[in-house]
Amino acid sequence: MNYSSNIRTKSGCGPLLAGDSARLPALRQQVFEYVRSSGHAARADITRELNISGASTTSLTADLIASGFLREVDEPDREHGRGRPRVALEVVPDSSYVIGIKLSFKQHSAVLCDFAGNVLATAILPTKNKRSSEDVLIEQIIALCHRVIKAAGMSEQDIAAVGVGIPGIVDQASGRIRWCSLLQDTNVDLASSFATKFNAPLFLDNDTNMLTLAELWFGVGRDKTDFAVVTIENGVGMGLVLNNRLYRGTHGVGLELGHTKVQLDGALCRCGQRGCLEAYLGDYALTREAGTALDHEDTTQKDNEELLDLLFEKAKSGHEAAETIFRRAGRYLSVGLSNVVQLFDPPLIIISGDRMRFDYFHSDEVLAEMQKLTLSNSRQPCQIEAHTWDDVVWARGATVPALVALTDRLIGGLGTQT
Amino acid sequence: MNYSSNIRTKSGCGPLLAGDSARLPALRQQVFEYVRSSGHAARADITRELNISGASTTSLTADLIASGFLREVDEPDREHGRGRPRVALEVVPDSSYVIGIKLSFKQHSAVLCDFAGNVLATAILPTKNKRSSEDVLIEQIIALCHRVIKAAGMSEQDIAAVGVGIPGIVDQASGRIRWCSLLQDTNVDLASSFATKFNAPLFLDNDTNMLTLAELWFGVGRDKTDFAVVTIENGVGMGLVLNNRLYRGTHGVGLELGHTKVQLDGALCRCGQRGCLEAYLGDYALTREAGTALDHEDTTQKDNEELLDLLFEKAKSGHEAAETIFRRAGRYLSVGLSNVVQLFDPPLIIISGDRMRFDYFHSDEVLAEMQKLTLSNSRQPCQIEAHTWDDVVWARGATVPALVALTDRLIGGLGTQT
DNA sequence: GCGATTAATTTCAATTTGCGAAATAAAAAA
DNA sequence: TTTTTTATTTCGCAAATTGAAATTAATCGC
Repeated sequence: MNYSSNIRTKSGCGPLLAGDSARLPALRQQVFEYVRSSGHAARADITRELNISGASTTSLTADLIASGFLREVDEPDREHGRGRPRVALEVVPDSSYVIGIKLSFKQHSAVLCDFAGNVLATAILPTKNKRSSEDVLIEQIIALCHRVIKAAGMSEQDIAAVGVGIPGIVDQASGRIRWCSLLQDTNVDLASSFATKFNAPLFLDNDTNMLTLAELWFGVGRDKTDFAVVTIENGVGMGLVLNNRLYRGTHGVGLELGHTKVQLDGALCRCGQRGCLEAYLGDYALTREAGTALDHEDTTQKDNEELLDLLFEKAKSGHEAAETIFRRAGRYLSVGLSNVVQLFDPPLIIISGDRMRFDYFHSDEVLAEMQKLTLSNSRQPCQIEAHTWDDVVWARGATVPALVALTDRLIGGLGTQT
Repeated sequence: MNYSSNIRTKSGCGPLLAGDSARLPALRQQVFEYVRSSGHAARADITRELNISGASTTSLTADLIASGFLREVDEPDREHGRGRPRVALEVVPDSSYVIGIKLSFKQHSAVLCDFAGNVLATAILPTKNKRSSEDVLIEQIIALCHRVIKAAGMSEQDIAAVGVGIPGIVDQASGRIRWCSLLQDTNVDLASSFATKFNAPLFLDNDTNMLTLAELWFGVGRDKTDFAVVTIENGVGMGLVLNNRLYRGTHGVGLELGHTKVQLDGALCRCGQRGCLEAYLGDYALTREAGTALDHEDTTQKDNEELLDLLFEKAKSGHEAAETIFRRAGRYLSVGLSNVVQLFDPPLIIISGDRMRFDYFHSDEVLAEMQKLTLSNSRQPCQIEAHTWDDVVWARGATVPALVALTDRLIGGLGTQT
């Protein structure tokens, strides 16, 4: 290999680095992915949507059928018009299976999906509320895998890949966990450790990214090429899809909406800065005022979570001070969301995460305030949706990287989206 | 055309809309673009960088040479090692010419470039400091075109395309100017009007986008696939490059960094909202405090621009109140930049725009403060550059859409990047 | 019920694209 | 001068796609 510097007397113009998308997936794979995303699709649909010739469609689908990835659907097509009826194709669901897992403090959740993305079984593993060692976490993951495999009536050999979403930072280049709130250690190579104990590759990512993928693959994000997901759990996170792909930023540290500043020299955040959005929205932001608001109650006995629930209950039943706390948080959420709109101009923002159970976070007032804050020169309002999905949905999102990798390996060969 | 709805009994999974990049430019075009971006490149370089076979390189370059788009460089290659010397290729600069224009209040600027991106001539047209009608603006543009054509010793027929950057909002779908600070009217179809009076197509975009393209094609952005440009002129704007492509947002309203909120219920912005970044950084934000700071001077006689310069001069010579104004603005700029970093995690932010002449906006303190504000969990520092480029650079950026469209038309056929 | 019409799919013969391998070219090194 | 090295070209070949025509399977009008 000779990397003798290119001839560069003149310097030229235009971008020097190739973008990704440097190579598109083969047509064969595009056909497969189109059928999977459609559920059912006739060859005529493929021809039209992929802009290829009917001849190509015939040979590509024949190939995929022969390989066992697609099949014709028997059920005669409902009322058709004139002409030869189209025959629908669908993914053969049983050609592969994957597991998706969401790890969190209270419990780990898992789903088992077939190659068509159908959920076949789910499982939950309650956990102790504390940081653990890498070994313990691996054991938990494997126990959960076996549990969900058993629930589906299958065996370990049937699983082709596993995806895991963690509350932490994953370096996608190395696959290592740079930091995770569940782990005592940092810089953990969970995938390698897992590989020695389970017969399938492990794909890791931040849990907010997994939820974002869940929206892209299974949720309202399916018919947007760009959208943002804002999660409010312990902290405030964000996932971003641009051009159908998860955007991870340069350093893969995640899109830290929670640490954007909404107030110069504002409230103290656990990150040490002042004025972070999270310092107004996070659990600790709410509970640290709870003591003041609920001084009659015995607030000291409860843990954060219980305190939060108590605070909410009080607020709902008319306790003014308690309500103020939530309302203020909601107001700052409006500001945070409006900043996302001003900077990204997405067609849709999905607000999600456990704390959505506090309806102050998606009240009409919050949404109205947010729209007001972006109501400048001729800007269209941004669609907002609040989802109160449970952990299983996050886990389902974790199947996406597994499905994508599997598809690339089985059908394609070259890299592809997400 | 029959758009009878696809068969969709099951709904499937995965994204439903094709991302762009739906089709890659033909190899022939990729070769051309690689040579143009390299300035000089030998066939061996093309083979290696584009990952194609030598045989393909030979036939593709032969084709491009025969078509008159590339040529071999005569100058014998400097010292070579062993083996047959590589022969460099370059773009034939004279196969096409384009003009790029930046419109603004004080003056319009133009550059004339060849197909290799070299600037052949520039021209300036001073203008009256007020809004004008569409007709007047068209006349100014055409006058400027003729001026720069004359400066290059060419004629109108030589020009293949014109790009124009305006301070305003362009709807890329329709090509109409939704709003522009130079125009009395809204919803103006400048491109069509231009077409009746000049023999070349007109490409319009927001001026900040044009500057961003200038950085991507001619500046430090060339060797990044992702970066942000923040402009401080009358207002505060942002341009964003993701994956070598200009990101425009959904509604094409622009990335309104200037109207992100940095202070709940903060200073009043000319947009009517409170707490916008621009309300601390914009001209009017500075000048409205100038009256208080400089009450001895006759501040009433001056226009905004002069007042700003006076304020800056005072600040530099030690006037404390004046300095405070700039320092506070700088501090808010830090907040704005840190929010961009937290949300996008770009590898580079370029700060630019006329007001960069006030060095308080790119002082070490501003940069240090910004880094401090993003110094959370293991985040790498983001590279910041301050550019004090003049209008000609913006105009040069305006040639990019023209060059891209031209390249697609002449060399490719299918759509391509930016 | 029967041909006409319509639409989906397949067949088949190009055409195009890109590649591997061998050949050729042009220089430096021995 | 011969060998070595690297760049480029030549020459089929293999794969990917396509257009056009043929085939299939339905509905429609009568």
